[in-house]
Amino acid sequence: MTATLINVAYLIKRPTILDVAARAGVSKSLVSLALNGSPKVSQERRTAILAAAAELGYRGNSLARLLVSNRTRVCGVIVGDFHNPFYADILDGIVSAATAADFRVLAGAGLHSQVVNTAEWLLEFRVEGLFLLGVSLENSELEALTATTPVTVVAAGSDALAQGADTVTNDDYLGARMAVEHLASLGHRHIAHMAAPHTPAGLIRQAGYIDAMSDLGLRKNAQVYDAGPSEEDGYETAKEMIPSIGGITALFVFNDFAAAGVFGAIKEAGLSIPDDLSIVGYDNAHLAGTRYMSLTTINQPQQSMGELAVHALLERLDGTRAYPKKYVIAPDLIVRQSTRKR
Amino acid sequence: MTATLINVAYLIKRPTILDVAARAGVSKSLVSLALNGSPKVSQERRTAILAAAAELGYRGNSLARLLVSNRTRVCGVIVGDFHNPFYADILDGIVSAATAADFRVLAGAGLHSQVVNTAEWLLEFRVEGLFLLGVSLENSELEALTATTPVTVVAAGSDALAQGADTVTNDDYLGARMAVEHLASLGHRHIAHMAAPHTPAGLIRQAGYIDAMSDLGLRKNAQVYDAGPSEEDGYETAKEMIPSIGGITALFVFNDFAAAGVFGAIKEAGLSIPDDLSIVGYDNAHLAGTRYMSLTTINQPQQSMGELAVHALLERLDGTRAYPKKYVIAPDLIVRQSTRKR
DNA sequence: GTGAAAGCGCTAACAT
DNA sequence: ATGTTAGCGCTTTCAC
Repeated sequence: MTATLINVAYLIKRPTILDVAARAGVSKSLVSLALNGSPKVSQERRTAILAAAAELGYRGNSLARLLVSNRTRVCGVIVGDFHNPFYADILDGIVSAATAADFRVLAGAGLHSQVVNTAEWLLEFRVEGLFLLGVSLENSELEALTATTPVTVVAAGSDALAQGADTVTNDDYLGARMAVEHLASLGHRHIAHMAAPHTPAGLIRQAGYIDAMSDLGLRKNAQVYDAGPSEEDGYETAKEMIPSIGGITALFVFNDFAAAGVFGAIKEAGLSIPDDLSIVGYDNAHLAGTRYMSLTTINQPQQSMGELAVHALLERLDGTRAYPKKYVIAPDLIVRQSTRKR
Repeated sequence: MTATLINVAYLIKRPTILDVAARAGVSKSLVSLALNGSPKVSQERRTAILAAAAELGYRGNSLARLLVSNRTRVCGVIVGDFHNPFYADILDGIVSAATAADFRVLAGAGLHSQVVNTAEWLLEFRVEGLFLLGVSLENSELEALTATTPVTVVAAGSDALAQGADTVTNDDYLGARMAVEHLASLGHRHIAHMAAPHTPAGLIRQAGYIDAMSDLGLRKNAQVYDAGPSEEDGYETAKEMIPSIGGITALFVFNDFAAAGVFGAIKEAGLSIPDDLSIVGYDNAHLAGTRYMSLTTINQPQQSMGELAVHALLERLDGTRAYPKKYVIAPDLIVRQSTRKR
């Protein structure tokens, strides 16, 4: 019997503000006022209204409310790859900053291929701004979005600016230089780079590597191995690299996933990190922090990036800034056990 | 100038169905019909209306639409820890199954402590059902939710059933048995267990371990180390365990994170996996699959769990089932390099 | 085929 | 302090 009741509850129309009004014996406006905590409701009525609402299990209808108020105080997020905790960290920053600004965060979860679709859908809920995390859109697609809503592209989209979106990225060039300089400071002269030349960030990090080597007078020792961003990429490329180890004493890898692949190949070859090869990664992924890998890496301050993204949105919303702006944030070096003096 | 225009666009009221009607020189009802593809609109008018809508950059207002139709075809998800890719995999399953059923998925991202709050907020958007991933609520809190909405608790909440929620979990008992049986089949007799006795799943897995050992006639060799679910837990406990290695030849660890901690401790001790100790984890976390760890583990079929969760919701929604139901799904063993014959 | 009109549940003037 | 009223943007009868 209980179960039947429960089931029926899903079908029965939910109580509305009118039902509450009737039960409390007042008008619906008063209910609205009371529910929104207006001071001009008598204590007596307020109590009665709140009681009635509770008895009825009344729950406000955002849809209706937002329809009239026309401000939602909701921002939408689309995460390109929510399997990657990296974006979760950024989302954390967004959520806390948004909450502080009295905004709610709605994440649209759609099929991977349907970013635009999901974005459009989110916009139909009248989110006041959109955050794209690690999502790269076609220029025309992005332009269509920015035409009607403030969009902030985080951790991706090097040329999003031209399409009217704000961007928040870490300084890949600087980060790469920091990695190289760290290795050089440990006495390494033969520092190679495992690159991801097919990604925008990969090209910038590679440029940082080259320039750092030049500035250190090590340009002639520079050596770039083309790989990619995945563990598989790192593993395969590292296997080819094995014979050169010894000549090469240190390696700066495009990111931590690829570095994990290098760890695997090195282990298989019976060599040791950092005894035979010092390694620096990038991104400070979760696995980099485990004691087993303990990978020295370049950390992107994701929390700050998320907060900055919210900041950018608020500027747009309150009219402080009308032009798209590029926010770049400095990364930092995290030294662990994968690098040592030579 | 362009920038100014763009900025203004955020402030100007969005075009409504009425604007489209005016521009196309028809009534708003006709616009609605045309937009929804009704067959009883003349070809001529339809074209005009669609053109007008395009020119105006018209975008429907879900809020208004849903307000009248009173069905949203949206389900809400709350992820306890979206940093854990484990839940992302489940979310994948939910998204694809929901999409197939013509449902959209909205993830409420709130502060960690505000699960109930976020849930309530999602409900104000009239989501038709709620998925809680890895979230454990107080009984009373959960009960309040299930009273008005179908709720499916995934990968958590052993006693959620009693509060009226559907549950989808993997069979922890079976998984633990599989782990032990795998080790026994490799010839191990002294198999220890590193447990997480403060978690519901931990207790079940421990029970599975004990029973499996008994059934194999190895009960006297059973040894349980109390740890916890984190890498830190695994590391600390493993350090205490080191002297016993040799006597113990195999270890079944509560989950992969803790197992990663064990890897770290073993490495520090100068020992080797699997030469000195065979290890089986649980959950098939991302790091378990890296070549560097290559951890044999018990995989929870997250994709299926997500799909099952959607299935459960649909049953509730279409009235097929009125009682809460417990769905349990069998895990599977993934053999990698961390276990070997002895 | 097409338009007029009545709400969906709520907020926000405006009255009282 | 409380009630009345007019919409918010849309769908959906119901006439024409």
